[in-house]
Amino acid sequence: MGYSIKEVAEKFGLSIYTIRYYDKQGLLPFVGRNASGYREFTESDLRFVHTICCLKDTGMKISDIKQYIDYCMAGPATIADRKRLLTAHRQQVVAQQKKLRENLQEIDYKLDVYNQPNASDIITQQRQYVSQEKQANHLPNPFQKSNS
Amino acid sequence: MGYSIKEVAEKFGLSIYTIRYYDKQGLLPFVGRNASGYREFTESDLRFVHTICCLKDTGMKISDIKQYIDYCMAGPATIADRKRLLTAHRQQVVAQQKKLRENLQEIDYKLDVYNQPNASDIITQQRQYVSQEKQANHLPNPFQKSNS
DNA sequence: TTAAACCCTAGACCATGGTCGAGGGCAAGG
DNA sequence: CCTTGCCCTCGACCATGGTCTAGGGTTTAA
Repeated sequence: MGYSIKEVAEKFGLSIYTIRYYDKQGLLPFVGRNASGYREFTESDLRFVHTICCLKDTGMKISDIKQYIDYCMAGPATIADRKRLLTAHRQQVVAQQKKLRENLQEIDYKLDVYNQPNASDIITQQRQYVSQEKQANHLPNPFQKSNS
Repeated sequence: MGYSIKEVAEKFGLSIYTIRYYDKQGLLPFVGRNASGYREFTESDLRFVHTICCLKDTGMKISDIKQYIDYCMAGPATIADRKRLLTAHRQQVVAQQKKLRENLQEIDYKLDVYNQPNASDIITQQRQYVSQEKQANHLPNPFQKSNS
């Protein structure tokens, strides 16, 4: 008969603290309590929690998740609002993906350099270039820092 | 001759505060100062800042970025260390991408439902199912909350 | 009937990543 | 000279998202 907070925590890789925190923030208005005052999650509740994790993991703020949940609790009249909210968030996620792709390329580029057989030479050359640039601007050479 | 903190902030979409904060955290040991004690960024420094942003935007912790920068400052002897660090981070990024893809699918699924012509009916049915499940578990119905 | 293993709340505490204000110096134009 | 707009440091402050403790109740099995 329903899931305990501990079971839900394990299922979703959250801490019990986090679940209680989410509840305190109003993310779990749907969760009922049993006769002892313990939270009891139904299967439907798990689906809700899943959605919450999905939004959280894509970087949605707690307050925005709460907004979404509130819309859900309010019934079908809020479908347009949910659509707006999720569509906006979707765009955030897509933008995030794009940025991640770009940044991954940069990282891969760096790794390529490090994986060159003559990586050490390349790096040494770069350092020489930087040093020269610093010197040309009358700035201290940041390498081989002296403790003075 | 060189870029001021303000110019760098604008170029990278950071606040001046953030740049000073990064410096304080040891992320910018390469940045020199001019005769007045002002930070002066060279082109090479900008490339470094770019890398820092790239790592930050992919979720690397400040302390890990500092580790990477420290390796870079230490010279070619640390290439293996940098490779280890970036490779580990690369895996994080790829994992992040995977999770993002999966979560985006969930979001799209929800949006699909909301975009159905009979979305309202679907939602209403789901609510009825949830209500029934709550009732079966002797839990309060979370919908239409009364203020008592 | 007691110990172990759960559950609860309230509120303190914490880590991260900034953000800002106070107090003060530098540089350029009017 | 003096105002304006930069720059500096130091340290306080803040928002977010937890994490944990204290104090206390419940359930179950020995």
